Amino acid sequence: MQQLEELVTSLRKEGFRITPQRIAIVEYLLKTEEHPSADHIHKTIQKKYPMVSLSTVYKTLDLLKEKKLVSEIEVEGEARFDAHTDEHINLVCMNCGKIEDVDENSLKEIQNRAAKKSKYLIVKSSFEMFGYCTNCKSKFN
Amino acid sequence: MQQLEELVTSLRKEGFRITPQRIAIVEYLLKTEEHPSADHIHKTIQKKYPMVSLSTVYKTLDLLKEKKLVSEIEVEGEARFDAHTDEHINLVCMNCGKIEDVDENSLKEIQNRAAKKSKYLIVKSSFEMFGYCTNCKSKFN
DNA sequence: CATTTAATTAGGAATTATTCCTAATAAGGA
DNA sequence: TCCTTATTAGGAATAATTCCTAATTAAATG
Ligand SMILES: [Mn+2]
Ligand SMILES: [Mn+2]
Ligand SMILES: [Zn+2]
Ligand SMILES: [Zn+2]
Repeated sequence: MQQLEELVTSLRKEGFRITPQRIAIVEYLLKTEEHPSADHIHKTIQKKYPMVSLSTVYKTLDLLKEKKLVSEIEVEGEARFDAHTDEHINLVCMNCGKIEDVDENSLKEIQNRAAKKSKYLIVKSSFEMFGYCTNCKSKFN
Repeated sequence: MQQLEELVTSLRKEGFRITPQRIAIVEYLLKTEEHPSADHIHKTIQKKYPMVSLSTVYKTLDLLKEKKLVSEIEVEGEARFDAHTDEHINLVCMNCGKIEDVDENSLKEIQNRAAKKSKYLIVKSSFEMFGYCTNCKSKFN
């Protein structure tokens, strides 16, 4: 996800209104690496902007997904959002829920092979690995 | 997932009871390739065994997951179940929901690299690609 | 700056997949 | 056949997400 300024400009150019709610959400997503849930985004930005509703968070996330500015992954029945939209692997800690990124440049190739083999038209992909992070793994062996 | 007979034997040996409900669910999962949801499993086996409740389907699926006889993937807020438990890629059609398997032997390597790079202890992984199947893709281009 | 209007928001209700609860049932051992 | 206890049915509870609508407000216009 790009810088806030360019992003605001490009949204405005497309006819979208720039509201404090949208700025707060985008600003937060730009700087965090924690792959927050909608609820977590809501709670976090409420500290600074108390007048943001959860349904606005959801609607803004829909917009950002459509503009391909964030990607969504589903973890244990909950959507988590990621401003890192390049193809990468998300490592999910099954204990604390922490998510870490790992870039992997062979994903594109695999995607091409799968498309060729299956004849599907592939649009996006989602690769998650589940396990225990460095903090948690000592408790599980 | 193995054959029904061995599976029943091994479950019984572990002290689990063999009920008609469990047999119906396992039998169905063994022969289908459609990655059904809990609800779909329920509706399907009800035709043959009308006295199976949805909560039993859920509980049986929990058991089978724990025994690693089925794996679970989440697609659009719904869990889908797969008796193919080797590492593979699931191709999900975003129009009709069909899911197809693609085996990919480089996944193990990638998993090892990710584990090494991140120091996570990796337990399982889930690789989905989303797009349009051969039936649906003509409608989307 | 004041006015206009259509996009956006807040907040609660509705929806839906899943989990939880508990009395009734039945698998399997004796 | 009887007994014990795991399992089931079925409905209630839960929780994430979507839907609905009146009120608000961004930003275009003059
Ligand atoms: Mn990520
Ligand atoms: Mn599969
Ligand atoms: Zn952790
Ligand atoms: Zn399709």
